[in-house]
Amino acid sequence: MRHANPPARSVAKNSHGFYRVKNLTKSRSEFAELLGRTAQAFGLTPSVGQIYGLLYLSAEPLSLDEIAESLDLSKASASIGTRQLESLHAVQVSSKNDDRRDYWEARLEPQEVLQKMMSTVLAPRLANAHDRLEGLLERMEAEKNSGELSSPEFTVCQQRIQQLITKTNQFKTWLPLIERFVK
Amino acid sequence: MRHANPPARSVAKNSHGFYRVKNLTKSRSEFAELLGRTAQAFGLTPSVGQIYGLLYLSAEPLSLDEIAESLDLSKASASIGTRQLESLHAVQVSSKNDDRRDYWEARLEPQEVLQKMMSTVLAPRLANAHDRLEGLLERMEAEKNSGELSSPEFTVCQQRIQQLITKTNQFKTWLPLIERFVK
DNA sequence: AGTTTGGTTTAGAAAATTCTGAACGCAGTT
DNA sequence: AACTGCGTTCAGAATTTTCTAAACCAAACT
Repeated sequence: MRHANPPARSVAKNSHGFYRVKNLTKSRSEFAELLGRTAQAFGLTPSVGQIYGLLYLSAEPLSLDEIAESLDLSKASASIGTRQLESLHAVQVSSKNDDRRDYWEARLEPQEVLQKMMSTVLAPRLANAHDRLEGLLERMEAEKNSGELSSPEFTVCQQRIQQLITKTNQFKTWLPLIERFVK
Repeated sequence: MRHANPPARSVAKNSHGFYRVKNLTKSRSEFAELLGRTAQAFGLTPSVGQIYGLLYLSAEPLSLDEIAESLDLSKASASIGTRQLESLHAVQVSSKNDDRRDYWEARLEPQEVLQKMMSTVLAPRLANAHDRLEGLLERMEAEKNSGELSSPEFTVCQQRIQQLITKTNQFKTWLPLIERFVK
């Protein structure tokens, strides 16, 4: 764990030598950390998950500075994290009158976040994998012809890669169904 | 990239100063690397994916040394990797007469590997998350009573965590269905 | 025009992860 | 009983990932 789990309303010294108050209760920061680890399981960074966790349990939209301070993150991380969450449709930004700051709040439907991730992350990867497999198949044929790859070995490779391509195609057709399921 | 992508049938100097031949064609080691990155997306290490990729395109079962040499991995990594793949039912081990070595081969049904991962990795995590959320809810109530958390804020937190618990429960019931889908 | 305030970018620091060499244990062999 | 060959373990090295500080840009205000 990079940041020690701070006690509720703890006071900590930041890198400028000033003391500051983080007004998160223990259980709220625990929740943020839980989401941090969950995010990692989805290939996101912990801080992104923590930010979503913080906003998810916040009654009011929060500014970038509030996010950074509450989670003991740099403003840079908070900025990058919120933008990434925005691109995943997991949070939205708004503004108040006479206040130039951005205020962030969580979208409360995690299913839609998941769905968005499926279509924006998983689907393109699948397509990419498919293309690479096709390309591989061609180059393998060339290797067979040049004698680098023996004919029986080529047969095995070809067959198995072909099977894999078929499977990814199947999965591609199932994806929208699964998305609907999750929703 | 940790290991430079070796040209087919290249000769490389290993750490003992000996020269050795890696008899993987370029496209086969590319396939292994592709699976290495795919494995990472599933929370496994690259080497585990590479090993599976190597075995998946191998006509014959391979020994630990052959795996290590082909992928330019240490024997230690090969050992750990194969055992992990075995626990995921992704590979199986066999032995030959008059040969004490283990020989490894891929199971050719990636769907079953996925299914296994769902039940052995995803399901327990879900259960764990569920328990932690329940615990959190209790501790939050305590925080409300001690005045650390204001009553309106508690209401928001309670409501949203409860929603999340409901969602994870739903997902738990869908999981077997999705598993069947993938299969 | 200069200053302040808020968000973004980026080089490199810090931390976490992954891999390796060397040592070990165990079987079968000499 | 020493030796050899194989798989495993584990401390710490190498690498990758994640985060931060500092510089920067842009808009609003003086």
